[in-house]
Amino acid sequence: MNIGEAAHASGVSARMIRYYEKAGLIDAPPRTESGYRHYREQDVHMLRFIARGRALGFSMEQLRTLTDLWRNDQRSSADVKALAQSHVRDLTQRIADLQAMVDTLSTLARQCHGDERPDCPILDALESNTQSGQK
Amino acid sequence: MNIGEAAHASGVSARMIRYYEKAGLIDAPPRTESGYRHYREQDVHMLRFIARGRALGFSMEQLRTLTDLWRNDQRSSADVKALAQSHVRDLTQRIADLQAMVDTLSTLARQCHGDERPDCPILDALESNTQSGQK
DNA sequence: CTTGACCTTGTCATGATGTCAGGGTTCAGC
DNA sequence: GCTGAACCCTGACATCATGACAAGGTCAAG
Repeated sequence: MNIGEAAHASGVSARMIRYYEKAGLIDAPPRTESGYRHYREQDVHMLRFIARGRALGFSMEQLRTLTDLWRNDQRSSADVKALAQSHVRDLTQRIADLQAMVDTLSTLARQCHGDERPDCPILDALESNTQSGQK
Repeated sequence: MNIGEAAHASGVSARMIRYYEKAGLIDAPPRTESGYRHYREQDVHMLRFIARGRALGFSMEQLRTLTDLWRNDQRSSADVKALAQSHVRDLTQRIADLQAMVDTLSTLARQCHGDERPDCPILDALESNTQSGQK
């Protein structure tokens, strides 16, 4: 199977398959005489694994660890669980940061009359307010 | 006031002040004979405005619009409000995406016994599950 | 044998920021 | 007046994951 077919079958673009290979996330596949990469079903399986991990917001660094665990029959599920829980904590923090922005902005927008007049509490807050700087 | 002092007074790094200048977010300040940038209080004010906007998650593109509105005495507050509300919608969508990841991962982690055994529903889901792919 | 679809590598771009390098400037203390 | 420290200048490279593009080789169907 060439890279285009593997891309189609896995949902990972050919561009990203090559990138994952260079990044050491997947093994370099054998090549034909003319240099074409050759993939097996098993490789497509791995690519789908990676795609699902990315869809769950894992970084490539985390995916590197996850794929290692996946391949390792001696892994302990505790390691996988710890990684997932750590990721959940990261995501939760990011959500809290974003939510704080939403709260601040929503409050300000509610106070803005939103007509043709120029005065606006949103701009006023950006101009002088010193709170509300989370992140 | 040199760039270092302006950076300190505004909380924006000298590096980013130059970047904002090149990006057209702020005007290029006058220079001394030897090429040093010279800033006034008013410029620091603008930099703080930008810093607060960034802390609220506005992109530089959005900041460009916001600073234009800020400087424009003929603005209508409706324009500012619309931008803020649009940004709130973006943030809310990102929160929903992240929350969906958290939900999926939390559920999987809860099902994982997390001990020294290798079998793990988290890896199983990444391997074969076809749902849970938001983003 | 031609054509079109595919493959190869490489580069540029994104967005916002840090860091480093190599070189000029300014000022304070001696 | 000289020296060193602290500042300033520009430019380049790195981040993270991805898309887009370019120039050239390969393959298969007609």
